[in-house]
Amino acid sequence: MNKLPPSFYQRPTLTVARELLGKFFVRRHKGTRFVGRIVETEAYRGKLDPASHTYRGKTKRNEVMYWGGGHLYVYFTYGMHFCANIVTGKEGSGEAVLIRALEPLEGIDIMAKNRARTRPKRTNTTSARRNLTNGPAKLCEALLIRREQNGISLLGDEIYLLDAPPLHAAEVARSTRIGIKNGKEKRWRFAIKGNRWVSR
DNA sequence: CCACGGATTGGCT
DNA sequence: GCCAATCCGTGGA
Repeated sequence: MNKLPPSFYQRPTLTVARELLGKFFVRRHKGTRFVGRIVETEAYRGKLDPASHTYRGKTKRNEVMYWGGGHLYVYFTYGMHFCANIVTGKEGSGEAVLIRALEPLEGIDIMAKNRARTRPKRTNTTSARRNLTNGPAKLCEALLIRREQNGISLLGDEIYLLDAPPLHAAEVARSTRIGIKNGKEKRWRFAIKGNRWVSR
């Protein structure tokens, strides 16, 4: 399997959000390789999207969203959580896709350790795996994604995505986004239908 | 099962 | 000063 190329990311954000489903998210940290299959995403579309961090233009916080497709945008919220986004589109467009949930595949025991608050006694059961990466801040905690990873290139070796066969249209569920105040009506959330690791 | 509220920092109005 | 692209524990049905 190959790393996704810049041409994958540098396309319209809704297209990328939908096509990211099923791809493999890889995070390497000190000899551990974490792998998860992307099962839920949300598109944030810049100045035409009142829910987007870039709706009101460039700031120090959101500048990575303007760097163009193929970067990682990590933001801090609620005073304690990090969330990870895949920057999309051309340089200057200010768009990104939030990774909302992963199906954990590799590095599961360490993910469980990183998610110390839950502390499941067993990590090799599906029920124990379930709360590791089924939310945007949970997956960042499990995969050790924080401020330092903001702005890194997805063409490098620290965090990257591996290609996978495209899903059939019938396997994809489309709905409104979660947890936002503005732009609620826009159906810019994508998930793999019936997948157990989707946040809800 | 569902609804609700507290946690806790930093960005921006 | 207000409040957020969230999570978790609690309490009741």
